[in-house]
Formats: sequence, C-alpha cells, structure tokens
Amino acid sequence: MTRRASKNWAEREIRGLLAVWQEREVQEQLAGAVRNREVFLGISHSLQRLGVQRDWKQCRAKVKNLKYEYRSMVSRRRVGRRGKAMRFYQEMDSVLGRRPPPQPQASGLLGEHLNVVIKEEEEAEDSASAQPPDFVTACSLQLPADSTEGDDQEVDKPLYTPAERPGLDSITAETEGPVEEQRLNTVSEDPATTSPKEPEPQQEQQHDSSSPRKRLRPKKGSLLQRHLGTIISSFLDYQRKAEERFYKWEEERRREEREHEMRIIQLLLDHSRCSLSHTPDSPEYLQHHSHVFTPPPSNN
DNA sequence: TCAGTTGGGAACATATCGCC
DNA sequence: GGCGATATGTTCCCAACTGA
Repeated sequence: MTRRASKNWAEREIRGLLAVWQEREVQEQLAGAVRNREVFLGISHSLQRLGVQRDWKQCRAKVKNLKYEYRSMVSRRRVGRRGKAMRFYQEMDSVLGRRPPPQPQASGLLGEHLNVVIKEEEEAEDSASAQPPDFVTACSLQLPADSTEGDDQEVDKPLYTPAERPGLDSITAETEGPVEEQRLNTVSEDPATTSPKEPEPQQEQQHDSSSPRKRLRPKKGSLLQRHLGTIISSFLDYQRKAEERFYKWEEERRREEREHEMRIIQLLLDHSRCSLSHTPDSPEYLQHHSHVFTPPPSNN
C-alpha cells in the first residue's frame, strides 16, 4: 500500500475542520445532499483560508474517520466499556449527539405533511402560470458559506439571506442554464467568515456535473419541479419544528428517566433499611426513612 | 513495545446516466 | 419504463505510522 501520502492531521487542522464542519449551514448541506463532494470542497476551501492545506478528499476522509471513531466510542460506552476518550468527542457530540433519529421518508407525519403541501400546490396549479419566471429559480441555493466563487461576479445581492431561507442550502430546486449556474455561484456571505478574495484553484470543480445536489433535482417541466421551492421550504420549516419538538421531548424524557432512577434508588434504599429493621413495615419506619436519600448531582 | 492515530481499501448501498 | 454501467457515499476494517 502507498500510505502516508500526506502528513498527519495536526490538532489545529482538525479543530479547523471541525469548526467548519460544525457550522449549521454545512450540516444542513451534508444532511440534504446525497453527493456531498461540493460540500467538502467548500470545507476544504474554508480550511485553506484558515491556512490548512487539505483537499476535499482528505477532509471527507477525516470527517469519515472522526464519525466512525465517535460512533465506536459511543457504542463502547453503551456496553459499559470505558476506554480512552477520543480527543474531539465534545465537538463531535455537539453535532452527532444532538442529531434527531432519522425519520422515514414520506411516511407518517412527514409524509402527511408533504402530501398536504403537494395537494395545496396542485390546487394552486391553475394560478401557477402567473408565477414569475424566477419563481422556482428564486429557490436556487448558495454554495457553502465559505465559498467565494461569486465574489467578483456582477451580483448585487443574494436572492435571499440565509435567515430568510434557512436550510435550503443543501437542496437545489430546478436550475436551468447559465443564469442558474450563476445564481448557484452567488454566495450570501456571512460577514463573520468572509475573507479577502483569494485564488480559487477548485472553482472549476464546483460546476462539476456530479453535483451532490443533483439527485434532488426534479425533471424539467414537472409539476413538482415548478413548485419544488415552496415544497422544500415548507418541508424544511416542518423539519425544523419537528426537530425542536424532538429536543423538547428528549429533554423531558431524560428528566423523567432521572426521576425514575431516583425513585428506584430510593426504593432500594428503603428496602435495604427495611431488611435491617425488625419492623420494616411499620408506618413509623416508613415515615422516618422515606426521604433520607439525597440524589447525587446529575451529569445532565 | 504497544496503544492510539491515521489514511486507504473493500464491500455494500444508492443515485444517475445512457441505451434499448 | 426497464436495465446495466457508472459514479459516489458510507461503514467497517486493516496495516502503517507515531509517540510515550
């Protein structure tokens, strides 16, 4: 095997990679894209601006291994094995650990929601012809936040700000022709992360035909395509709400779990005391011993 | 010497493309 | 539309490397 083609990742490089990878925008892009090469191209580009010279394949491989390492450690801990904690557990856990479980596609609530949206869109079909030509293309998406491909292009402003269209980054509505390509290259830069323009060695690859977003593009001329932007927007809104609900539910569940454990521990303690007492079942005993236990401080 | 780290490969899954 | 070829992503594993 020809190994060690590149030097090992320094901690600074890994932290930079994680910092970029942790960004909500990047996570949304990775979650929404089946082909994530462009996402990693963006990550690589961001790293280059941070002084880390790693190409997208190296970034992908590193993220891949970090995820595997994280999962391995989680599974080890789940079965009670405690090994050395991985170095960047906190960073990984902040992203992977809070991720809601995958939801079945177009089924259950989500499917119902999509169906409703589609139905509404179909009902509005008659008036759809009144949509401006850019109705769909207005939902065209930006490249990763770090990319500066469109910096010196003649674009006055993005079609919308990330706040207006959060989460749409990863899913591309139907795009047609050069105009759309230009829009894809239009970047709504985060001022905090924007740096002076630098040469873009990988710029050409951003337009590769094997775009990660490609699979989400519908066929031209379909009804769904014409309203895909609205559908996606509604879907993502719903997804965000579902995510918030999940987090609340999860929080509540953990709290109940802790209370349950406390009750069990309390019962066990009571029982052990009862077994030592001559009159364990007497009301006096229970009254005297029922609230002795002080629960340990919870880690959560 | 050895445990931990790393990059790369194998196997598999899945989407896209081109042809019929 | 069906089907095979191709491209790409993910998971898991392994051998080489690193550092104590």
